[in-house]
Amino acid sequence: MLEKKIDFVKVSEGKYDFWLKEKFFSTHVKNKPPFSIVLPPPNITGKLHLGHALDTVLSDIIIRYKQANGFDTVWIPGMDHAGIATQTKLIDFLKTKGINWRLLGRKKFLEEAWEWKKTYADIIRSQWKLLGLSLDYSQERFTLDEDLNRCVNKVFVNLYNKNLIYRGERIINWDITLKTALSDVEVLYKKEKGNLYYFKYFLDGTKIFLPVATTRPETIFGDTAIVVNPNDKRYKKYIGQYCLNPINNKKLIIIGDKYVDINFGSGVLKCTPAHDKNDFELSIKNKLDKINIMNEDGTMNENAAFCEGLDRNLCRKKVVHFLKKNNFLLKIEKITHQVAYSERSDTVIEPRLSKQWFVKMKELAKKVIDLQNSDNKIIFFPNMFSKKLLEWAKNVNDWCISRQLWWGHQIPVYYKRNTNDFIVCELPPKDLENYYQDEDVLDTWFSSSLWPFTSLHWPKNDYYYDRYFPTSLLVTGYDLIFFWIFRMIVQSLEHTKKPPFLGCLIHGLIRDQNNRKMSKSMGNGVDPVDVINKYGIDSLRYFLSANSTPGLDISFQEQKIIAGFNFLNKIWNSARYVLNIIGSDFCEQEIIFENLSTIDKYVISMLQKTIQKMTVNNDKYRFHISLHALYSFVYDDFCSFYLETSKINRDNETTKQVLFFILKNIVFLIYPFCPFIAEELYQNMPHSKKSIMQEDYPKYQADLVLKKSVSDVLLIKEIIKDIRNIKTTNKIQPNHPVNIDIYTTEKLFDGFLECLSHFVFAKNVQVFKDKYQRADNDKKIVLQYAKISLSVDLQIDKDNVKKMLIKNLEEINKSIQRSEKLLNNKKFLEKADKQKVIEEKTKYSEKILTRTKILARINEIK
RNA sequence: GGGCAUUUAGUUCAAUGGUAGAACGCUUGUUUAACAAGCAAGAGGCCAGUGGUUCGAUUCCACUAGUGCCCACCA
Repeated sequence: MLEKKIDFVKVSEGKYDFWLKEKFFSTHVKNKPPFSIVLPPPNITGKLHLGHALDTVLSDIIIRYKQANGFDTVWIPGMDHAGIATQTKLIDFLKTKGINWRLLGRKKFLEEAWEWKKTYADIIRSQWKLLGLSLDYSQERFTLDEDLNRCVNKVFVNLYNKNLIYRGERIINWDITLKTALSDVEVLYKKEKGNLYYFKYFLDGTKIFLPVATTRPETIFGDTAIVVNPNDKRYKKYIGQYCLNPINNKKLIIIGDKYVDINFGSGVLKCTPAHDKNDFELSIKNKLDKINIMNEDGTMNENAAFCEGLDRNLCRKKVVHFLKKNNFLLKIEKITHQVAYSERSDTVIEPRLSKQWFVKMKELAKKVIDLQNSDNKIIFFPNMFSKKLLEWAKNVNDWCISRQLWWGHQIPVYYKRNTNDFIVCELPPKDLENYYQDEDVLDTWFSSSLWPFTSLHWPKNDYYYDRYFPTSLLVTGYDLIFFWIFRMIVQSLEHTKKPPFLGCLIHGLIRDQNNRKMSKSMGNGVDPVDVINKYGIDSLRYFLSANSTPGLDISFQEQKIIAGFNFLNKIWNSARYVLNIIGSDFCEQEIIFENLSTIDKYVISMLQKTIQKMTVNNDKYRFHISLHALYSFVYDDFCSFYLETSKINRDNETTKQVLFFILKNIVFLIYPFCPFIAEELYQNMPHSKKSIMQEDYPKYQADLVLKKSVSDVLLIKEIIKDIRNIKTTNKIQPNHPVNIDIYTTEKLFDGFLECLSHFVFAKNVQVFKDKYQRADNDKKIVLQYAKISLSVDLQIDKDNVKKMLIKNLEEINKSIQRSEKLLNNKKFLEKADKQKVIEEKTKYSEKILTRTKILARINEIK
């Protein structure tokens, strides 16, 4: 016997271990079509948050749904070493223990990192379990595993040999805290108020000066030229002459370049090639010197003269102070500008000239564009993200992949000692004593970008790779399109000649109830574990699937979780009732549709429509629609109506069969979304398989749908509602018995009268074949429908009856007006769908009939 | 500057080329033999604005306005 209320702790207990023990997640059947997903590997930096819960739960629903639909599914789990993120966290962690990571040394540090990985991997696995994910653990991978390292090296060598990887001295984004280069996507821009300083740069040997504007005065030591627009009337005459750098009197050539915006600032640009990307480009074009003035940690180096050793911010102050004192400062303008910050350390990025490894992206991106413009394109759900991807691919820059970190894939490049020679190879050279390996590691996204094929055993062309690659679907958030999705497609096309996945389901972010992004710094994050402890995993899963629209953000609201729990509790209790009614000796029999009563047919019809709607939308990953259909079926058709009518004759064997049939289908339909409750109910009801995981998903059966039964039953639902309404508005007890006379020439469906008496406590129901005659008492209510009239003996005040009738009349008049407008429109009759026209005409005549009856009734009442 | 999305009930969100739905909240009633985290009834929306396509537009298209996001970035 089931509990009155779901005890989700009890329900969830042991299920996951049972599924694991039965190997349901890791058994693969060759004779079924394959369906594969690789899990976006979570970072080993902490616990999983709601965002992870969202995309893993969506994936799990899909995997379970596909498996129940006859696919051989596989879902590959794994985790990401998350180079920079993990290293940052580990450094902080070591610091709390009083350990300086640099002093610890690379080897010891990496040992600590692997320990860290072990700890967090266990936490993550326990959360996967909590979420109920049907992952094939036999295939679990870690992005820094040895075999994956070999893949990374192979890819690196491939790209290098194709001349798609190069080493070069470029301006990169330098993180002074972590002392590493970053790629462009790891930089965040924040709008900030700042100063725009105007300095005087005097022309050599004159008292004429050019006003030069800068937001970063400290870079003045690195100036190697002054640039003006060659079309700028104010300054073009000075091109070719020299200015003096006010800080050190160094001669700076004045050059002309159209890059300079005449209207911005003063129209004069100081060129600092080693500390600005655009200035660097200018310096290449114009063969200018590049002076590096800063150390790796953001302090000034020997080129900064009297500022040597100062932090960049202090240097800025000192430079401004110096120039002001010596009368070189023209003015300071307050401006709002975008300042680049490191995504990881949240310190201001320093553009810095540095020798790094890069991937040439233009050529690779072209293949992505070609793919998405072909018939074999990856299908995005929703489709608009395909456009976003293309936009990105068209504007992509070279990808800086080297990081000055320890935790990651060390770059497979070996330099010959005491020379400039190096070799690029998958395995270390044999005479290693003559070589040393590049100290740097690769951007963590480099190995992530290989994930779909390396996790499926590439480059081994084995069974797994052959069968499951390309993967069927990728499920992830839109925030990862550029970091990850794009790069995966690039790498996959290059190395496997195939796309990494055939479809891509994109979801949004989970926001808090005030629609703010959830973030640690704001402290508004919600821990999925808390939600699970409070409402159970299935309530969370229901929330995540029923409230998310592909591609759009979700606002997290506890009341929605509660609503989900209530829905599941509803199913639970209906099951409790059904199981109680059918009894322990119940034996399932095949239902013969033709022999059923109208109401039985109705509920089965509605079930079929629900199955149809759910199947269509599940296939498009539109779970919110699919679950909405199930929700209204469960509440409106099953619980409120059928289950109630079934109480009329509980002992009827056919009713029991239908009740069970419906319940069973509801449990199967909800299973992919809420597997724990579904399994619990399955185990508690008559069943033939070991687990619900072995059952098939319900299939739509057109032969179980009857059109007429629907409209008949809808009528009685309407009648019930009206009578209840009258009772409520007239303050009559709901269970107050009423006498009802029915006037109709139509044949009432079987069960009609029983329904009426059950739902509205009708007594002495009499049916008259003749047309309705004036009731002998004006206080009786008469309800008018097109083919049926009801005289309901409720002894209500005459005025109230009249009021009610007038309200009805107004409603029907409105509706008639609409129909007349439509039917008087010749063009509508000509051009509209013929079925639609017939429908409209039928409705119209029914409405007219009803109106006539209501009018007559109003006239009767004096 | 370029691009994308979004605007629907008090709130959070759906759906839809043919009289707009849910949840929560609100009002009223109800302990009617599964469920009071229940049941029943009800109030509440000219679907942002203006045009266009259409027999018909909340839905498709264009423009405008508000909101949000992404990319680029000016020294």
